[in-house]
Formats: sequence, structure tokens, C-alpha cells
Amino acid sequence: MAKFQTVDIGRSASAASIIFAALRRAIVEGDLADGEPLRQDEIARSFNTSRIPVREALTMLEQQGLVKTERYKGAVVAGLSMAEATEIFDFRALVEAEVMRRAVPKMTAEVLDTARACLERFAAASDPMHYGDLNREFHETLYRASALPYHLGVIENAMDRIDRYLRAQLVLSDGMERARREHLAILDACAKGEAERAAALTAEHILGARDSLAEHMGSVSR
Amino acid sequence: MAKFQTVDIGRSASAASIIFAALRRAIVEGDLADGEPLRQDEIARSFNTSRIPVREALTMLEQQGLVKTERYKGAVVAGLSMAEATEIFDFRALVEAEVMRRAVPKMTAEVLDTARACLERFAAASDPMHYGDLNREFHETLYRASALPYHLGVIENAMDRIDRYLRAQLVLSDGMERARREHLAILDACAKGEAERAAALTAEHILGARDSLAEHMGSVSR
DNA sequence: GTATCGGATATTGGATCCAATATTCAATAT
DNA sequence: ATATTGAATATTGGATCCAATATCCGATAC
Repeated sequence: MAKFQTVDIGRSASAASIIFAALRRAIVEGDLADGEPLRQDEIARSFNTSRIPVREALTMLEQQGLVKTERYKGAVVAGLSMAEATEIFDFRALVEAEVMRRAVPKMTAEVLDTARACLERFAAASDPMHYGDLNREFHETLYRASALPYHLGVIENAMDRIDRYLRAQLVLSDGMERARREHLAILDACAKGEAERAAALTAEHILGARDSLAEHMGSVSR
Repeated sequence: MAKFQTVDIGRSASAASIIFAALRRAIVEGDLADGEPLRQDEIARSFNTSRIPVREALTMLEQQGLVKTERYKGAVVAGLSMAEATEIFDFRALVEAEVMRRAVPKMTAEVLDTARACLERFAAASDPMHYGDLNREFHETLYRASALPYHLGVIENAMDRIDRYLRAQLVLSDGMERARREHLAILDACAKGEAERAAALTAEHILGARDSLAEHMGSVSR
């Protein structure tokens, strides 16, 4: 029997995955602008490591489509054209609606409470840049009930690619107010066990964001 | 004006991406068994490089979910549980049906001819292990007409994860014959411009393969 | 005979060093 | 004045070397 609590320091994250997580977050939140070059040397210095783990992190980001690398030129934050962004919204609408459809029958009271708490924090949030996190948390809480890990992973990746634009759009005009209203409607459908309605509302919610983004920004990038 | 043909040797693939492509192919085709350890040193020797580009290739594979890495233990080919495989089939059915629905109205005669040629090669193929390639080529040819690159990428990734099991199942019993029949039906719907029917047939085609796999193999791995 | 401990070996993660090439900018020819 | 050439610099990709740790196997205690 174990008499001491083990701490798994051996399983602690590698330098590369720490750097990856930090860069990913910076890109997803929009702190790094589209096209911004990511210098290996500079990043290595800021993390007090060599360039090796930095390169590993950059290859991970490239696999996720968050950066583009060119030989002898380096990595830059990968921006999306309007067509690409639109396609990703369409994809999300398709997959998230289906996940929602399958999640509703499995939602426990606890899941619904957690989601409700998310919305309350969303309404009370003072920092606009925090909306994005709460938005994701709300949706993920509901989706997780589906017990479809592969779907969740794919959704997360798609979300990463467009989150910056979504966040920028959320603070504009009536973005916040509409999101709040639509979230309430989705949660209501979930609470009543109406899977089809929840799925339809989810798709509308995402496609509405797509159209709103297309209006506000003529072209997102390059 | 350019008087000489330029060859872009500078843009030639890096060692890491060559190794990645080779390992990916080996895993997807099932030449490397589930759980098989991938030793950096060994791979490096067989490609006449150092371990650095090998590690880069392994991180790419890990991002794709094709290998699992553990610190100080190394990378192994990532097998799928029955539940995971089933989920990926469901995902494919959802996404590929939608892509097909949107592709049909855009299919030119050339696309249809290319797909038809695929099927003929499929029927005439002598090497059973070549079926898998032709199967993918057939579907991809049709999907590409949709002009939805993000969707295609996601589908490709999902396909990579289950292709081994699919190939193994294809050569069993009536797998080949049924695939041939279903492909013809799909192509027929496409040729007649019946998008909804093509989409429905595509979903059935994939879910049928899912069920067939579930029958033939009690558990896929681990 | 069996279980536990300790060192040898194997293997990975990271640091440092070297090679290759893109970019920049000054010098020069037209 | 402008376009071209060539050297200096910056930056990446890969090789070699070092540190950390998991695994294996023999020695030892009971």
C-alpha cells in the first residue's frame, strides 16, 4: 500500500507542451495578430529554453493549422480568409448540432446547473475578453454530456481556428446581448429534454455568428 | 522572362516531413501493428538522419492521434478501442454525407469520369491491399468537388485513424462485393444530380462498414 | 525459493554547435 | 537615378553531445 502521496513529477508536462499551450492560447485569444512572425530564438529566450522545444511547439501548432511555416523563413500566425472562416462556421454548425442532439438525453441536473452558472458568470463578467472563455465553457459543458470525445476534440480544433474573430465580433454591437439570449434558449431546450430543438438552436446560433462576422468584417485577413 | 526551368530545390520537403509521411503511411496501411513501439534511434538510422527530425515527425503523428508518446518511454502506434472506432465512423457518416450533399451540384463530367475510372480499377485490382487506396481515392474524388478544403482535411484525418481496420475488414467475406455495389449506387446518384440520395447512401455506406467491423471483430484493440 | 534492492543499459528530452539559405544594404555599373 | 551585384546579417533545419529516468537483471536478505 502506498503510504505517501505520489506527485507524478515525471509526468509533468514537457517544455515543448508548455510552450505549445502558451502560444496556442495567445493565438486563440488574438493576442498575436494574423501574420505575426514567431521567431524561434525570441520565444526560446522568453521561456529560458533552447530552440529545440520551441520548434516542437511550432510543429504542433502547424499541425493544428494555427501557424504556417516556410523553410528558412519561419512561422507566422495563420490568418483565415473569409471563405475559410465561413467554411469552419458551417462545419461547426453541422457537428455541434449533432453532438447537442446526442448530448441532451444524457444531461444530468448537475450538467445543467454548471451550464446555468456559466451563463450567470457570463452576464456578470466585467472583462469583455473573458466572454470568449465563458462562451466556450458553456458550450463545452453541454457537449461533454454526449460522451463523444473524438467529436469534442474536432470541435475544439475548429473553435481554436476562429475564436479570435468570434471574440472580436462578440464585443461589437449587439453580439453580447444576442449570445446571451440564444444561450438561454439553448439551455431551456436542454432542460426540457427537447434534443431536436436544442440541436436546431445550436446550428442557428453558430450560423448567426457566421453571418454577423461576415457583415462586420468585409474580409478577415489576406 | 525565365529562360530556364526552375526546380525549387529550396522548397523540397524537409527531412521531418518525409519521415512523417513514411510513418503515417505505414500506420494507416496497417504495416505497423497497434502498440508497436517506434524507437527514435532505429528510425533515425533507417533514414540516415539524426533523431531530431524523427522527433519532429513523431510530434506530428501524435497531434494527428496516430501515436501516443509517454515521457522516457517513447511513442507507440495508437490503437483504437471499439467505442473510439465506432465514434469515428459516426463522425464520418455525419460529415461525409454533408460534404457529398454539397458536392453533387458541383460535379462536372470530368469528376464523374475520374470516379468511374476509380471503380473500374477497384474491380480489376489484384492486390487486396491496394483496395484501400482506391477506396479513398474514389470518395475523395467526389468530395473534392464540394470545394470545402477544411472539411476534406478533417475527413482525411478521421479516415487515417480507422483505415487499417477498414482495410482488414474489406478483404473479409463479402466486404469487397458490398463496397463495389454501394459505390456504384453512390456514383449513380451523383450522376443523376440527386444530392439527397447520394448523401443518404454515403451515410449508409459508412455506417454499414461500422457495423460490419463491429461484428467481425469483437474488440479492435486494447 | 522468493521478494527486494542496486547498478548497468536503453531511451528519451533538451542544450549547444554547425550548415544552408533568405534578406538586407551598401557599392558599383549603366 | 536606377538597377544589379555581392558581402554581412538573421534565421531556420539538422547533427552531436549531455542530463534524466525507465527498464532489466543479478545479488542479497529473509
